[in-house]
Amino acid sequence: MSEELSKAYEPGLVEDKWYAWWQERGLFHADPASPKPGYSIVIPPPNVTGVLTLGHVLNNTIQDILARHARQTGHEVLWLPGTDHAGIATQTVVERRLRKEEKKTRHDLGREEFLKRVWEWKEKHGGIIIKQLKKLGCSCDWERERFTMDEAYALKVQEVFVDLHTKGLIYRGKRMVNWCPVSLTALSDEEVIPKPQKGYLYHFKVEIVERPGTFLEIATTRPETIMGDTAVAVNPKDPRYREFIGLSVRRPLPLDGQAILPIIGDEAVEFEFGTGVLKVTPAHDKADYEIGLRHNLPVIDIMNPDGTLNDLAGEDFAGLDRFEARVEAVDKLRELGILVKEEPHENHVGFSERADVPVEPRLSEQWFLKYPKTQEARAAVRDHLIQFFPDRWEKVYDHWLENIQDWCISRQLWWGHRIPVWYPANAECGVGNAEVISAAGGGTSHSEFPIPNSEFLVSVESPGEGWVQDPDVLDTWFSSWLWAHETMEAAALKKFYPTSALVTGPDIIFFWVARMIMAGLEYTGEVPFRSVYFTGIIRDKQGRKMSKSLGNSPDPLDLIAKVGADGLRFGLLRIAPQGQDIKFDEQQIVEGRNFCNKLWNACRFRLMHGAVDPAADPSKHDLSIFARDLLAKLDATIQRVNEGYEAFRFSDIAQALYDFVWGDFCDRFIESAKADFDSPRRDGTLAVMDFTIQRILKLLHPYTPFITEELWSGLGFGPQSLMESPWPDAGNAAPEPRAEAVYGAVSLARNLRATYNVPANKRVAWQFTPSEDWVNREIPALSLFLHAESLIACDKAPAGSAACPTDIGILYLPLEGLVDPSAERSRLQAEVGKVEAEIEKVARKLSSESFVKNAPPAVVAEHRQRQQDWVARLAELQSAIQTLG
RNA sequence: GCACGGUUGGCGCAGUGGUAGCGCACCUCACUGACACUGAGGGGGUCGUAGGUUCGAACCCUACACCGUGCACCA
Repeated sequence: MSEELSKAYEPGLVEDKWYAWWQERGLFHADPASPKPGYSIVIPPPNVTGVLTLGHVLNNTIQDILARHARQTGHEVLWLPGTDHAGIATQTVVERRLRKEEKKTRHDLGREEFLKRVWEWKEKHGGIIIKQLKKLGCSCDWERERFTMDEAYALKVQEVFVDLHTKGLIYRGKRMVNWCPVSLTALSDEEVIPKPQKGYLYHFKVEIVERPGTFLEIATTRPETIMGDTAVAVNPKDPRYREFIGLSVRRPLPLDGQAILPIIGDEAVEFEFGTGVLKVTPAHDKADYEIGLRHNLPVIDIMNPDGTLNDLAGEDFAGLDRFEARVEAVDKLRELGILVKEEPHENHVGFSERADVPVEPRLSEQWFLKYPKTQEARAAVRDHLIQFFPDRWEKVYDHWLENIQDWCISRQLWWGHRIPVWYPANAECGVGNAEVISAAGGGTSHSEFPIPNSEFLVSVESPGEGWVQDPDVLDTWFSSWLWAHETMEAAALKKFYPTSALVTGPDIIFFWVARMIMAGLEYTGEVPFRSVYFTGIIRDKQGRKMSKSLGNSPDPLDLIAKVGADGLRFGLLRIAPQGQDIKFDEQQIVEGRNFCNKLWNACRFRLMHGAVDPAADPSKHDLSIFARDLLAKLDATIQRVNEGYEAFRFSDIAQALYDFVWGDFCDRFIESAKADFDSPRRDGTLAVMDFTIQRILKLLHPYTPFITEELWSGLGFGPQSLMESPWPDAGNAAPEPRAEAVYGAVSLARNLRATYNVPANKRVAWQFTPSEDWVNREIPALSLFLHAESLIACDKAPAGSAACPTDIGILYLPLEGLVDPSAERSRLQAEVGKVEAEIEKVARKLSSESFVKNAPPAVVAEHRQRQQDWVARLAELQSAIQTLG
């Protein structure tokens, strides 16, 4: 950098340079052999083919801040980066492309060829988000970048499957699962998002076979499943219906296959809902399936995996989509004359998180996990072995674990960790569950070959000839729940595990955080992290979530191009209070840039007054009141910042630094310093400036690493990187109330100027009656602050001037010819009004007997003081009015 | 339905019992020896509603309203 800094900070010119330099010097690398205490973070692995969002920016900036702060406070830091394979998302993207470009499905290619294509896609696009994180300045240890499909990691995933199976925690079972008819795979409960849907409650009647002329009225939201009904249920305690239990009704649909259904009694039926009569469809409803089990009902599966109806639904319905079939079914009921009414009705329907379509409850053969260490995991958080920030998430976490259900871990996908289970190649592929009547004729599983219900072997290695592997893969989260420990080799584990902090969004508290805790406890015997910081969600100005379809999510790289990575980081962090959602507005990012520019120019100003002394020591100088005040504020700021890190209050830290740099350092200290350059104070003032700038750069570095490194080097604090510089200690410099008094007086005087509309560029010959001796020494600074033509001491009020009483004396603004006394009088009178109101307020309190009696003495004394001050102020104002004549 | 969070000037927020604050926006003035990505000044709020506790409430308690989130098999 040249002697002269450019007039404005230009981030584009310096960011890449410093990032490369940090990497060359190996500053991001974590050494397990280091004697320093360890500090570690594992990145929440983004989707390998994803692109950076503002959410990632927030999340990763916080991690970078923690990592850089930890390095400066003397830790050996590991920030371990990587990506995950995002099974469904990635496979869907590649399939869509295949369909578009080659008009083929994955089945056309076959498994092996298809997976080759996915890997190609990953190689081509997989690096994007990593490059973006680098642009943002993330100080990850890139030598340790991991991917959930890395060979070693994948092996671990399979070994864990085998292990949990051996322990009896993983089992295969035919159960009702959440089926996504678009992705054609089972999902876990967590991947189902209930959404309120406006629909209808359809009422239709069925005749009781044994009592012609007597009808039962049934209410349903899903008439398209009537063809799968195998019973009608009422509550045995319901006096309206209990007499019918044991009789039967005729199922109206399909027309070509009307069946006689039993009327059964089951306590699960609510009296109040609908008509109190429930149609029971065991194949297509979780609750109905349970009823079916209790009453040994047949299960008729009328749907294909893609959500269309099959032959069992009858010829009128076969081939129709489930929602078309609903319309058709209602028409049929109407034609039969048994549709009673359609009642508008809102209910919650589970949607597939990925495909955003209603999931279909579906009976299918899947692999399930009984979670390990659930009670230990609850205890770890309850007893604060793991600390949540904000702590309110503890309750959410605990509630989930308390009601935890087994986890469906198999997915009917190709992209992912294949289930390490083997079947004899010649095994008979039975239906598996004899009472299921299924049109497909095969198993109710899904993939290109039905899962045999024969013996199987669980093993990572193939048992050899004659065995075929289970076609399905594991849920992506079944691999990422090992992320905290399986990404590290033994030496790293020893040094860096358990990790120090996890930074993530509350939306994956169940998906990932809770499961990682269980996996950590199961496989390392320890919690995987000490602290979990949950960020807020970034929303747009109207409070909506950022989403691609809404087009309301700005590209972080565009923002970086506009304001620099530092501007983006600082701007975003300043408005991100702990765990609260953030309403994003680009203006706030611009403020981040402005702040960087302010800092830049303050340093530029310093350089204009000669070389910086990196070893500057303020204690060797006789300092001005302003310099002493600044040092006290610096100590207080360091204190505030340290407290912020303790409590993970990142916006507080940003705000503290913003206030100090802009307000205390630039607006006040630098302005006062301008009076010192031609005085004996010069050396002391420069020393304080150098001392303070050095600390500002250190304190700001975690938030704005690029500009601070550039200035650190440019001002001559190097040659070592700022990253390696130790964190500053907070001293306990005493505050300097005299500086505060001067600033207060300046503010009052400027106010007075403005009141008289004295233009900002007009220099004024002020007069002044200082109240104390020391004030005389500060006349040059005061004069500068006031932009005065002159500032001359006087004993009494000069004629024709406006008086401005302050804590350091009375300032007089000459008004000759400028203003008529009546304007000044009315101004003062207005001021008197305000002061009298304050006096009245205090007096009212003090005259209250109960206040004086009950309030703590210190509070009462403080009120008395306040009253005195206001009364004195009133006297000054009144005397000013008199002087005016 | 249950739980959690939010409700403070136009906007975004801080403020957990003792004189309502900050940033932006707005209005006025100014290119004074770093910075117009700037400086100076100003106006603007009965702290969601209704009760209660207290000498004193934005803050504590109780309801309610609205917004957001999570959980919940009422078809």
